Amino acid sequence: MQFTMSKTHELQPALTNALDQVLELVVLLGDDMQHSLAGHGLSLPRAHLLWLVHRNGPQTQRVLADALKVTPRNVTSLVDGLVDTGFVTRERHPTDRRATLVSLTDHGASTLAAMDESRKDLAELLFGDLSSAQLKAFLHGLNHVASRLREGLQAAQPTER
Amino acid sequence: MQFTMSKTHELQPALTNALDQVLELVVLLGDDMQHSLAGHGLSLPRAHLLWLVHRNGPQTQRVLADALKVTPRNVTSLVDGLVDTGFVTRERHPTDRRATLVSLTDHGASTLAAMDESRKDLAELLFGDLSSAQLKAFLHGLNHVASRLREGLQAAQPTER
DNA sequence: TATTGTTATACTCTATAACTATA
DNA sequence: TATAGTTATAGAGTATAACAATA
Repeated sequence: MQFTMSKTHELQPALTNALDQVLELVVLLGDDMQHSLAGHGLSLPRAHLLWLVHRNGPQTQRVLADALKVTPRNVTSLVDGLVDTGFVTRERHPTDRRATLVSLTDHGASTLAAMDESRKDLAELLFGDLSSAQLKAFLHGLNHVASRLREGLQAAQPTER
Repeated sequence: MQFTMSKTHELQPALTNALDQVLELVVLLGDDMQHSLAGHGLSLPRAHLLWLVHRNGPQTQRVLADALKVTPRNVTSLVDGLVDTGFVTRERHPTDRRATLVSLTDHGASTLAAMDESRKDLAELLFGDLSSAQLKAFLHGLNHVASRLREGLQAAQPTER
């Protein structure tokens, strides 16, 4: 039987190495997304907004600002860009004349459909030839890490509102 | 015995769901890094440059531009900001009078040391209570995904130079 | 001639503050 | 009085193009 030592110190190099590998994946995925979106004429912030309109239907800029956690002024700029490039339109709100509803154009909808196909292809490429058991083990680790991270962020940013 | 169906279609929802979980982790880690860096008065681009100087020692802006894959003009801006906030200095190149060497200040070095400690703490938080087998399985999946992603990016960006 | 880093200019994303129109 | 979205202004990060000093 071997004597015990605090795992904290003993295995630290393996843990920081694991973190480095996760961070490398973050960089790779970021590059991939940016490259893929650029092919559609979109940036990450604009795609994020577009995706919200896709998921939740026509909605006001105020709602989008809250969901994106940016200022209303920022949403004005993003929507301006998406209108100029033909992805969305501003429509009158049926009851509130202060508000505008951001809606998808046909081009916006078809772009999102194409992006959804790309997402499926990417998932197939990344996970397609992992065995069911391997995938399950990977997702277990992933969920563990994500949970811990959420706790850490929550602790750092006390009681948001 | 059940009849077989193409895994591609049968398990697609599980795969895209896995991708979504990875993407969520990317977002969480990005938020965590940005928050942590802000506490030191740094942004992601500036921290990246700082880390290169930490790892490779004093180096020219040209070398930094290549490593960061941004334009030399951009490096001028980043270094300006890091000089103003006291993380680095511009020194004369010993033999090439066109070039400047970017070097860490004491403040820059001590900040990097603190960030390194934070990185260890984060690794401990994220992976510390995974069993050795769980960690191994997670890293296996991670490496698999990263490899596939590198292949995909390489295919998308043909023969860089 | 080629290279290093800069000035000049511009675009995107982000923020705050003040303002208009409406609720 | 409060809310939705805008104009006005500013700063960081990114890019190209033209230029100065040096190799």
